[in-house]
Amino acid sequence: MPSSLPPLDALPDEARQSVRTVSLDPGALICLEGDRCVSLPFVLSGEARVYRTSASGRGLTLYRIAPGESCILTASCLLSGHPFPAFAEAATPVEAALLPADVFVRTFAEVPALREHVFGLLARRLGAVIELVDAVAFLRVDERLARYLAENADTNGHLARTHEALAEALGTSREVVSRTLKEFERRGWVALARGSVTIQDASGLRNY
Amino acid sequence: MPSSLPPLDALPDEARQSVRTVSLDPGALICLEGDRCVSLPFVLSGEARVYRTSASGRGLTLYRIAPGESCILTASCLLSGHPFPAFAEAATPVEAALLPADVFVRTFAEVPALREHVFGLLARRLGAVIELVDAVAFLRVDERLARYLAENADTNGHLARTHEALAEALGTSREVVSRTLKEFERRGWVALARGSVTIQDASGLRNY
DNA sequence: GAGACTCTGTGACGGAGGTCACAGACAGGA
DNA sequence: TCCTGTCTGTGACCTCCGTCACAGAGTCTC
Repeated sequence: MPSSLPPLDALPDEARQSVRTVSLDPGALICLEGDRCVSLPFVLSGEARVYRTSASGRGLTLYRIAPGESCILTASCLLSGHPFPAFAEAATPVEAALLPADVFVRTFAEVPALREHVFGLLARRLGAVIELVDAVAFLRVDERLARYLAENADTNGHLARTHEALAEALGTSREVVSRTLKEFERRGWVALARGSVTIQDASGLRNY
Repeated sequence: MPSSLPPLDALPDEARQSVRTVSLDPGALICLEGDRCVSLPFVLSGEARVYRTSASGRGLTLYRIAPGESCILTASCLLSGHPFPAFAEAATPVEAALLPADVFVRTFAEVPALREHVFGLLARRLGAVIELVDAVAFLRVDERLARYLAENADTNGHLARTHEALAEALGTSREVVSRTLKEFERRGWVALARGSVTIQDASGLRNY
């Protein structure tokens, strides 16, 4: 049980014994819309993506799950009995610890560290999703793309994503992303290459 | 202290003493964006509305707070220390019980009923806001308006709202609501009057 | 190098809906 | 009754962006 996560370490021994770890390849589906969740995943390494899809097949990322975090929608479903309202997939290779649903529900009330972990994450996600509503409702695609690049690039300004992947993140189409990025390139804000974007002028992008 | 709400009743006496009640007129602002919250409100009667606004002044309702519920964003802010990320106002005359911030933070860890109240509400709001993201991202305004009318009309199919108020709820403009309602009226789905909409053909509206 | 994919670039087109500018209907005082 | 403010209806216009249809460039494998 290589849990090594504070909320899991705080579990009583018997509960810790029930934790299993899994490895997922990029693109592997973790949860489908309508699923009954059977365990609460804690991401140990890699990153997972939770998204919705439209009737016409477009996707929109709700949030990403980083190492140390767990899927709060799953926790919410387990405690409320509702089915999972979105899709979750591995965005990179993912290692995750799985806490069985019944053990989670039983220990949730008893273990303060677990409760606080779930509660804190839930509050943060709510805030993030509210920001997302705001952006989708009030900002143009180019503004949202500029913001997305600025927030998701690494320290060198580099971001390894295809236009298709960026479109899925923003809930728009690939062509719109291609056009917009080309415009950003013309303005000298980014450099484009196959499968990646590199920010050249972060302030231009941010002040947009 | 006419609390009469389970989570408040469960508080230790000393904490219950600190609860005060307030009456608010419709339109009264409860929280502003960026506010530091000083107390956690529990709605006793009436309804409050939590919304965001765009740079151009359009509004978008995130959710409504019914009697027995409290403002979960406030709870989240109190526990995390973040400023309030939206606006809240009384949609009708509102009576609310106010639990001072310091008392809430202190008793939150100790009182299971309070914790469960907040947790359950937080989980439900997250689900509701995710549905909202989905609707804003993937549905047309007419579809969202049809859904809104069906979900918010009373048992007689009556809904007392101006077009302006409906536009604020959906995050669109008054003209668009007027045009769309007129089209619904032409199809025999609703009857329009100054300040109200009455559903005539609920199934037509729902199957849209 | 040939072929097969994947990824990107771009023009054309159309629909949804936001904005502006009014006009007229309704309601509540004074 | 008149006046004023609020609410609704509507046409014109324009922007954003989703979709379709390709073309061409990169990359990988055999």
